[in-house]
Amino acid sequence: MGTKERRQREKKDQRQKILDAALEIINQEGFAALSMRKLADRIEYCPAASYLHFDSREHIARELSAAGYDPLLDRLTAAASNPNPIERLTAVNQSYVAFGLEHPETYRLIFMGDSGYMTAVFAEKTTDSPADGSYQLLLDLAKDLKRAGFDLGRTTANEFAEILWAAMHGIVSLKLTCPMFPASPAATLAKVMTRTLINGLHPKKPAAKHSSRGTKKRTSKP
Amino acid sequence: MGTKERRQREKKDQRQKILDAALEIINQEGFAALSMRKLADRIEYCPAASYLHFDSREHIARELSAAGYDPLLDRLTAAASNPNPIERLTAVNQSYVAFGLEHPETYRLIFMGDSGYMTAVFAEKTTDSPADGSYQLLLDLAKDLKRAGFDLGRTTANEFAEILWAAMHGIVSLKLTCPMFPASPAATLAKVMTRTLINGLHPKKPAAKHSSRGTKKRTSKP
DNA sequence: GTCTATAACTCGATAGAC
DNA sequence: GTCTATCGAGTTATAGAC
Repeated sequence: MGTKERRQREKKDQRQKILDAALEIINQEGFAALSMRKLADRIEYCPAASYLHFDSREHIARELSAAGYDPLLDRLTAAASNPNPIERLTAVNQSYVAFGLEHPETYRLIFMGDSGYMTAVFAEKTTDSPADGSYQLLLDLAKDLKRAGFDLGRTTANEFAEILWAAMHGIVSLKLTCPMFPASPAATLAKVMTRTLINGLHPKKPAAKHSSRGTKKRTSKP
Repeated sequence: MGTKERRQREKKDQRQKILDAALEIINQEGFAALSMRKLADRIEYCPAASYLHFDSREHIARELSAAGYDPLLDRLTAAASNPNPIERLTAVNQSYVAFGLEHPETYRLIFMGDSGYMTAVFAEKTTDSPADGSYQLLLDLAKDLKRAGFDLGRTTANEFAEILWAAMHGIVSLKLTCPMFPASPAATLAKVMTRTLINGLHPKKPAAKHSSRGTKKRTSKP
């Protein structure tokens, strides 16, 4: 009596096959080139077959977009092992930029799409989503910097995490749109940007207050 | 014998009419909605009429994109009157972000388009183009900061101008793609970003000259 | 020279035969 | 469940009437 289960598994496989083929097309020819017909050709089914698994082309794109966050989070998480917040931030930023340049079509789909896939992802899932996970990673970094004695000044941890993301996104998206404008390599820009932003945070003053507590040495810094 | 001139003028008018209508459609419905049919409808001509003035839809988009740089440069120039480089940078950055949010479709067309309009604009014109003008404005700012006694450290003026652009572009493009992710308003992010980047530059030390050189304590900073 | 009509193609999505 | 046939609408581009 395993026919039902087999059918279900086959259906799931089929669905995944569609997603794989769609991602392949997108990576090879860009999102605009993704058509139901081309998709059908690639998986050797008729054009209508995909509609059995997805309501529309948009739904396929949406799912691919959501799935794209996972490898990004993996990449950032792998880079976030260093306990030193400065070094960790540098590594995370480099990884973010590298990911974007290595997977341009995925990045475009997620973060530069016209339709609000990103909006949907950030709105639907309140927590524990890879999208939110990546943000939390930055937020934790901001908080750790604060704990390590860096003064955010009037800037909140949330704001700092947001400008970090915006800054890296700016580098990646500018490079993807126009490879030649920012003449410097993306990795260089990421490094300079990170360094400058970190420099923008000042170690808390030795607190002339009641004690000399907090005479952080901070000899090695960026 | 002014017929020739009249015809020429009419042709130019027609061309401009097409561009105006195209920009209107883009601003109202987005770039994706710009079709030759819709364009023809709007100017009350047949779909093929536009091909007399432009080789293809792409060429229309390219021209609109190039034209979009002008108002941006105007806006930035207007904000760059303050001789104080810090205040000028703050004003320029705010203006850049404001422009992007006020003209989302123009901004998308120029800086977030799939096709390399931006590449074309930056490549074709070597100098004196509005695109280059905007960059020069930022570059001048970087140099003025240096002149005013701010230490760029290992960062070149070009790199600094580039990360400025990337940072502001990141804020605008992120906001345009997903209005809700960076929870903070764009203007706030621009302010925080600018402040932090400026903080990342330190006023040159009072120049202890050749005397105590070498005893770099580097107490304050990174 | 300028515009109309239309060709020749693509697309997403659906209805219905098998 | 799968595929054929097709709809309706979109696109660029050309051939030819005015």
